[in-house]
Amino acid sequence: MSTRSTRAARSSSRQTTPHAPRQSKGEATRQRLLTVAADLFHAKGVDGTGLDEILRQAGAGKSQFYRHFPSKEALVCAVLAQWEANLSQSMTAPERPLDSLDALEAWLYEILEALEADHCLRGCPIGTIAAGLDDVEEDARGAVRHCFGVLEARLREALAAMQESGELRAEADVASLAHLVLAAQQGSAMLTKAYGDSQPARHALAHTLNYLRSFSSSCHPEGN
Amino acid sequence: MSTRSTRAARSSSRQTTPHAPRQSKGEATRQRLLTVAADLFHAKGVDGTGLDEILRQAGAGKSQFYRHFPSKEALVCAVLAQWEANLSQSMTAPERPLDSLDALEAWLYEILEALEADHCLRGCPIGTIAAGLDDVEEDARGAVRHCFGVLEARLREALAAMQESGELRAEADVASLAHLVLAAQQGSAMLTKAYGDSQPARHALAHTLNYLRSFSSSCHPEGN
DNA sequence: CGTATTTTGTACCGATCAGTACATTCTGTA
DNA sequence: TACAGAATGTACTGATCGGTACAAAATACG
Repeated sequence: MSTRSTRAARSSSRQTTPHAPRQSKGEATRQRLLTVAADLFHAKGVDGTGLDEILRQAGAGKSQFYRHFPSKEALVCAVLAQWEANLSQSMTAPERPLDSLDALEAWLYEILEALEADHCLRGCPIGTIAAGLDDVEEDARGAVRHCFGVLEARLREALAAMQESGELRAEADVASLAHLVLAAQQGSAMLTKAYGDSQPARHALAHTLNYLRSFSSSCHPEGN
Repeated sequence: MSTRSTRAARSSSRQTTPHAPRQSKGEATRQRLLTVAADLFHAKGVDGTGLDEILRQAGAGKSQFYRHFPSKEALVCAVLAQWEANLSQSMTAPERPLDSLDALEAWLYEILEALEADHCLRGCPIGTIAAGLDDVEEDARGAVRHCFGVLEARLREALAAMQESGELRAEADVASLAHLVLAAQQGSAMLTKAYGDSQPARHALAHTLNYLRSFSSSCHPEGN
């Protein structure tokens, strides 16, 4: 983000909750800002998106923005928190439990289809923000780390559930497998954007799932 | 990059070779600009890096820059071309052939160690540029696609060589395996930067290599 | 009603953005 | 030495950057 701030960005607490009380109207404005910003950060990156454009699309003024967020970096953190909440929720939805390799496969391909819906012009919304981090954005960096941490924990829980149910062998190291799945997902999103084509990602994900299935209880035994 | 250009950026040919003749001194300046820009783009992203900072670190003036590059986007393309040349060369070096799974493993871990040398604060230099692309940067997008295409081709050739030598089974689909390796590498780099720690990447890469080895001729037979 | 607090509109700040203009200095060659 | 072309220094443009100041309007609540 290249940090041209005067004062606010020097503070070091990741704050999602704002500094001012609010009523329903203000809360709606805050949500509009968040939604517009999430979309623009996804499409053009944090540094490629000016506050003015966010404000224009959200139909808000500068003063409204700074009432709800102390700085642009705080907005980035809030956007990350929103993505994290959405994703985490979709991974723990009781009506669609992530408790089998088939379910994990479906979840990964759903994400890929979302990228295709954007004509393969965008990558992972979280990954895009992560890639744009520079050395001095401490708050945003923490938010990104937390975001990936939560996502990874959900994956680990899902794999552990498969172990519990007997689908995966007990010797499988679910913690490191979660890292593999996360890396495969991020790499797939990156390739999809870079190539403007989801086929490479499909290949990579197919192999990843093929590998995971080699840890099935019903499969030939072999260490991780 | 948010494209605030007046004229030059509307052209549509990816040009690495410049528009002006040059002597050795000018060529040296061009190289300095390229090297500094590559480093800054890697550290702070394209949009996070101003021309003025590149010029300052390279000890050059505006006029020197625009003598060698028609626009900032052209500089991005030239930086990508340089990364591609470096990488492609390192993958085809005759004294260190990428012709076995052990060699591929060493190559992947070398890249990871380079990230560790940056204190896990940066990602893949190419991936960082790719992630920052926005919808309108056609030239840079083409350069990124070409870059990944070359990298992928080298990986495919390496895997094919392993097939030829008998290390990999003939039924293995080297094209899709190359996609897997590329995705794993990019995802690993992303996780390393996001976590500020290379351990998750090590896990992901270890699993990927473990999977590749399951295609060894000496290994239990199984389709891809 | 009246008053306090939110919410909003607008004008502004200095800094930086990519890119241009133009004059000066250097360098290779004749 | 003279001259052409290359290399460089510097000052500038208008737009946009993130952030601030402050007053007007809307809303809640007694």
